[in-house]
Amino acid sequence: MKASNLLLKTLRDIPSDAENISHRLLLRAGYVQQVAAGIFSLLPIGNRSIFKIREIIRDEMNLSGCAEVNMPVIQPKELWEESGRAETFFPPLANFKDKRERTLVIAPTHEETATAMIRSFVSSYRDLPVTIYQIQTKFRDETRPRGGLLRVREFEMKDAYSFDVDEKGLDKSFETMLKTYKRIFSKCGLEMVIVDADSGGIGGKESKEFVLIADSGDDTILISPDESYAANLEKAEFIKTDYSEDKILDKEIIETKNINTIEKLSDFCKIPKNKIAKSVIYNSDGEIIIAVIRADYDVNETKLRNILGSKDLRIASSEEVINAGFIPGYASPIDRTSIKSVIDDSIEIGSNYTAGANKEHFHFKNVNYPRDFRSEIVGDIAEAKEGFLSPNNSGKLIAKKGIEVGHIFKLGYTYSEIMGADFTDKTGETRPILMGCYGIGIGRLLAAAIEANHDENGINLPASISPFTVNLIGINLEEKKVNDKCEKIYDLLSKNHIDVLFDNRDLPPGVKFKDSDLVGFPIRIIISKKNFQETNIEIKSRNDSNSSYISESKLVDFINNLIQ
RNA sequence: CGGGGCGUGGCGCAGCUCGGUAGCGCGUUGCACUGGGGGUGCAGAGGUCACAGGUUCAAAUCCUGUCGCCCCGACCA
Repeated sequence: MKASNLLLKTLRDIPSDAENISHRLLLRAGYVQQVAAGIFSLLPIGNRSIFKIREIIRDEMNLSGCAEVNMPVIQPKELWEESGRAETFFPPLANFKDKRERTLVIAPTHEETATAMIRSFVSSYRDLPVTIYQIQTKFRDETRPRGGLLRVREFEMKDAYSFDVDEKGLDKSFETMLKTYKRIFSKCGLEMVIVDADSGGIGGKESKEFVLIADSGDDTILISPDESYAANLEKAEFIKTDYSEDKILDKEIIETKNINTIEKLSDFCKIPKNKIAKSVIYNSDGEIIIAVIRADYDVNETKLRNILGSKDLRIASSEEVINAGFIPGYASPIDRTSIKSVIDDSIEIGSNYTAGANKEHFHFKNVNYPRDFRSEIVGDIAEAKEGFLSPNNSGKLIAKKGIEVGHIFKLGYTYSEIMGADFTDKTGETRPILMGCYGIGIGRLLAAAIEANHDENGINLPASISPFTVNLIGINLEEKKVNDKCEKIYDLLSKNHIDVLFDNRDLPPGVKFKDSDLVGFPIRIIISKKNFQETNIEIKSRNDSNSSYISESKLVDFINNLIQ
């Protein structure tokens, strides 16, 4: 390919409010153009990178025995009504009406479509297992797109769906995808951390995220010092410190005038926070519930949501708190048996707590569980933080920011049951199919790769996903001899299937060098009057400040050697 | 959805307080020079100042509203 045909145009200046490094570089290097908030065009250069990423993914998915399909972006709303997600999906499904007034949705993901496909074509255990995948555009009307390609509204995703007869089969499919993803990311030159994740609104149980550690990421993960444990914030567990005392004291009421926060209470009573039982009141699908946790910890709302099985969980408004009979600042589950409560298990490994007396200006001292209050639900609802003990006992957790590029889930029966995707097993019985789903954000992968691979001169992608492998720079192409030699090398490399860009633009050498580093070509070949007498070809890699000189006959091998 | 900011030639910005000739850098066009890290000179082209309404003799500038975009937060299969 020749640069003159490529719309290759880099920018010196980009808007000062584009903060994110990958966003800035994607714009500057001419990879993308923004069309609207969270909606981008890929320019020729960027499109080539994306193409290479797709091909790596395809190769690896196919190698793992997955079948590529293509499901529609535009779908009837009825499909989503079947699964119940027409109303519950967040952000709400983008939709429009066709000329017959039928509502069509723009798909944000394809669990329903995939399930419906399999439902029609799988009837026997003999048809299973099967994993289908596609690389397809999705649309999610994010409330706030951000960070260039990191969080967009229209995006391309590789999504795969596995279908199995039993748990063992699902485990195997999941494991296959785990390995496939490792190979994909490694081929893209990315070092990913695999973390335990919450499976969230999509349903299902086990789930893992592939996260690239980067400060610009919006995912928080917690890692043990030996890196054997890693989980994202929603999921992360930790070993809770035991503060229980042998001697259980009698409960007594104390006056705490205007002491209505944990901080004030801790100061006023001169007790550490781990001696306070904190009560947080939530609205869970319309029901007021009270969550009780030791005050040295905070409630993890994802864990609370999961333990309650609630769809919509939020902190109760002060009005709701009062209507439920609580006094803000003095609430507790004591003597409030009509209100559902959830107790964090930290409460069990402590004793003689101070807690609200449900009476203004009063608290109870020496409150103990289960003597003074009870709950049917006791479990882990605490949020892990940096410095807390890793659950595998290998020291203190470390918090890091990261970009979630891939996510794999065991869905279980969530979609197959509700949508009637069944098969007949060996004994002739009808059973629902076990599903898994597996996603990789394509554009986000590119952005993440740039976050991880850049320097002060620009993008420095690995050859596997760089727009071109070789940038052939001719200096002063008006010199016929220089131009002829460029054409000759260009032919040589092209014929040998080396992905070469011939920068044939009539520009000063400085501009071409700057562009070469900015766009991030891994290898540069320079032809000029200066090195013309030299029989060997001048070649320089992006990461090396010095050039090498290689004979034409060895050039192809040399390059292939460099990029593998 | 809450908070903050911005909208002025293709791109990046100044001008707005204090109303009166629309400016700078980059890019771009032509010519010449130059040719190993965003080169030099000369000469050009290019803007209903986001949109709508209002105030005024006069609005990029003041007022009201709308739209768009960015950043922080909430949210994020």
